Amino acid sequence: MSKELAKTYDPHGLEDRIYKNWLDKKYFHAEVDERKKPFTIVIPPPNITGQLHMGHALDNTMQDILIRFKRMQGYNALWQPGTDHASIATEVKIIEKLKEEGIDKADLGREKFLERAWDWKKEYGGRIISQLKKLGSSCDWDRERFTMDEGCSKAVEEVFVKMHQKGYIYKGARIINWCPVCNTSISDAEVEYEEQAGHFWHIKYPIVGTDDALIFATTRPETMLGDTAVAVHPDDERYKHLIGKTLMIPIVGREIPVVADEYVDREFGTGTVKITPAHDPNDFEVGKRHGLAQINILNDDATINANGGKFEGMDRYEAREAIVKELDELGYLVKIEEHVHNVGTHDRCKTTVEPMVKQQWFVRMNELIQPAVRAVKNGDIRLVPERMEKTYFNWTDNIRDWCISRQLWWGHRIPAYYCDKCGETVVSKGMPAVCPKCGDTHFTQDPDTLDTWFSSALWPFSTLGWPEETKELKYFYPTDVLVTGYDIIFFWVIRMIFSGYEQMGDKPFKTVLFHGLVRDSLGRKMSKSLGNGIDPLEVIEQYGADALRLTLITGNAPGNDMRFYYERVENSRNFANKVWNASRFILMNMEGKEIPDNAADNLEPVDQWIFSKLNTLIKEVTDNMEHFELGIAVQKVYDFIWDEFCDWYIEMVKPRLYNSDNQESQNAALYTLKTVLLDALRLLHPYMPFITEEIFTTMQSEEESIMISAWPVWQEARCFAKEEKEIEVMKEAVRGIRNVRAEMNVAPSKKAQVYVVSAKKEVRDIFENGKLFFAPLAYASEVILQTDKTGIADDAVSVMLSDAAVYMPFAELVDIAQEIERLEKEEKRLQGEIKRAEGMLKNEKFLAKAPEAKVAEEREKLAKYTQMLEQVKERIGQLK
RNA sequence: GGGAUCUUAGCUCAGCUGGGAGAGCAUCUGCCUUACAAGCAGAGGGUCAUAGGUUCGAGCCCUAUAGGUCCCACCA
Repeated sequence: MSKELAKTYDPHGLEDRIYKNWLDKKYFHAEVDERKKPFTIVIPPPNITGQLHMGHALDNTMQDILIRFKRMQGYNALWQPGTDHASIATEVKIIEKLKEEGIDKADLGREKFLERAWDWKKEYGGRIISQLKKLGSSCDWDRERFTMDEGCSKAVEEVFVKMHQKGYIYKGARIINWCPVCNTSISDAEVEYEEQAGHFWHIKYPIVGTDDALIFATTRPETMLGDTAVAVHPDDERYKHLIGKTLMIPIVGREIPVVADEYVDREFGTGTVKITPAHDPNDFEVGKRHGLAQINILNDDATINANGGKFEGMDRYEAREAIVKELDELGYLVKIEEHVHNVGTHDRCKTTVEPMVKQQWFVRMNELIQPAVRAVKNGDIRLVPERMEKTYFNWTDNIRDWCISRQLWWGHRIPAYYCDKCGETVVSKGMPAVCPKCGDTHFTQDPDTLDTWFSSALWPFSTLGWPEETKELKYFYPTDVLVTGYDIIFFWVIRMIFSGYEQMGDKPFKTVLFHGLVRDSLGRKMSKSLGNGIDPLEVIEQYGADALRLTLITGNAPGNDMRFYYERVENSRNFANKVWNASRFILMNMEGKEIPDNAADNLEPVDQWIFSKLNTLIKEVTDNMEHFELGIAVQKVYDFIWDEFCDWYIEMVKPRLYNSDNQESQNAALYTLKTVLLDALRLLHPYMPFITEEIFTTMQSEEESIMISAWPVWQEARCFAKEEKEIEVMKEAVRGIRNVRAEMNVAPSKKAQVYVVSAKKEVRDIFENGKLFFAPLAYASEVILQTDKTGIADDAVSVMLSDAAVYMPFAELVDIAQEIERLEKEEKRLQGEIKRAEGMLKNEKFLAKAPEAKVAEEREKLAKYTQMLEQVKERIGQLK
């Protein structure tokens, strides 16, 4: 068997080759299997317009880690993939493209437009999928879905009709947010508030029948065209006498009443508020309470309509200027103040949204949201990190009805039909046959489509076949974990939860694992306009997907933002190289050798030590991963492989590998190297799937892939507490010796005799047993074990351990004064340690209240340091 | 206005349920030691924002303060 790894680690080619093999072998595919426990994750469907960015890379790496981990643990792991049609985003893209060709959307017509959209989807919709594959994502691609495919569309229709029947969906004229650029209504969640410097215009309206006027302040004077009242607080002594009086709107000439409403804040501004029910959500409510008329003054493109009289046709900002100018000229403008206020903008296009009263479809939320609130409260659904619950409840406690209709073409068309004859509204699956009211048979479907999030809310069950009662649905639902960014908790997470309870009668997932944003190295959001985005595909190209994945997971806690540094990717790549070379070393040494079955029977203390370490690692890493502490888990694997395994164990067994005289010892070493490495690779595999697979398959032929091999488990047989402790003593000695030599500038080439002095036989035995590796690590020309200091040169340099001392006669090199100084430093340190331990142990409360183990630990330390101090003191005395 | 969160080594961040402060990068000193210079060995560097409190014991829990970041609300 002469399998080999390439001389240097190079992810190029390797990753694509391995991924293709996984696909060919169908490892990602999951079928319903009642004998196995399912573990399911549904992917947050990326937009078909999207390109893979760092957020995707992080999100999908986390999902892949969890799914690979569970798959190896023996679960029937399904990672359900798919894409989202992204109504506005896609529609905007297509309009842009049409524009380039000189085509106007309206001229093209709905059907032709949709044809173009589907063409576009065919051409670009798969791009993000192939990018996810580059990352190593082990999604079940045979089950790939799309929010507008037949099944998902059917689910949308089903839900709409059902919820309409139950009264959860209704149509009504309500105040909504209108984007004049995208030409559609949007939901509250899509409005982003932005602080802007504006003005506070103080304006007066004459009181009819008097020479007086009422002064108020506004940030949007143009809306006076739609004013139907001015409100004051009912208890405001300043204005009480005016309640019920009539005002005259200058320029417009309309008479409006002064109404009393508690909504008015007496402390703010003038304590009076102009009321424009058609263009302000609060005014809308006031208007309803007082039966005020709603006068819509805006066209869909935010120009003034016919209700604006002579201002008709002007843009909203033009009209503002014109009106202010005219008010000023007529003497109705009292003053202008500078005023900073928040302006609602559309999150996609950043246009200032315009509140308008329009006929739209809504989802009534009050009742629907209740099961979603309970689920998180009683722990049926867990949010990780827990603090996300605050954000969650903040939204559910202040829930408002959800505007779901959009004046767009790309999306699920609303299944509402209007009778051509009598106008009756019929909501049904498919075009109705007869009008229930007038019996006519001709209908026109509502032109609007649904909010993109309406279909994504159904994603956890629509992808599994709902509304059909598929076996997948029964088996894989509810799913286990949802991994997503905290930024879409309102858009998506909450809506999936209430949809799951409403449609399925059960939660859509058990846990939501949130991650933060990936920022640039200066902590800024990566964005197109800043041009500071780092393309994950470029990073993969340069360093490999494994390095990128490790970088994104290391040193990051759930829900926290992180900064992206190339230095960190380099470090990850270096780690990959380390793993690669260690494996190459082991393979080289295994070359042409068969490890006999009984090799495990002849383990030496060092072998037992590393097995014991590995055992602990397995337990801890598994535990961390079960608790979604991915960053902590991988850090432990990293430390184990680099520090313990490479820097210590491999160095300690080298002499055995190079010495063929003792076959038994060599075989035990080879067995340990291979077994520990393979287990460590398994633990690392979810994080770095490609390199671990390459090494795994090269190293042994019994199993065909690491991704379907079993996750390591803690074993009683691998517990070697005694040996673990013993080897740590030797490491202590080696570290001490290296330290002293470095401090004294002893050249590495200069070997010295190393005396290990201990009165205890078992200590001498450890060193005797480990002489073979201890000597080279300690730069020893010879290791001499003694019970006392007989025959050791007086000026030998010493390292004090507990129960042992190490002496190195350097002859001409040693400066006695310097050596005394060094020992005195050590003496001081030990005295400090002893003082600390004694302090604790003298404290009766500590003895009474601290756990026994802790007290015992401190006693042990005290004994150890006391002994070391004695040796150091004695040595100083001797040298002096 | 409400809420969340952060403040730990020069930089970026870990530190899981309270029990002697860690990593990567950077800096300094030795090493091309037959897996790896993308490496090895060693070193320096922290009043864990500040002030109180709880506790035998606090980076971790509680309170207050200061500064930063974010979310929600929106007073016209």
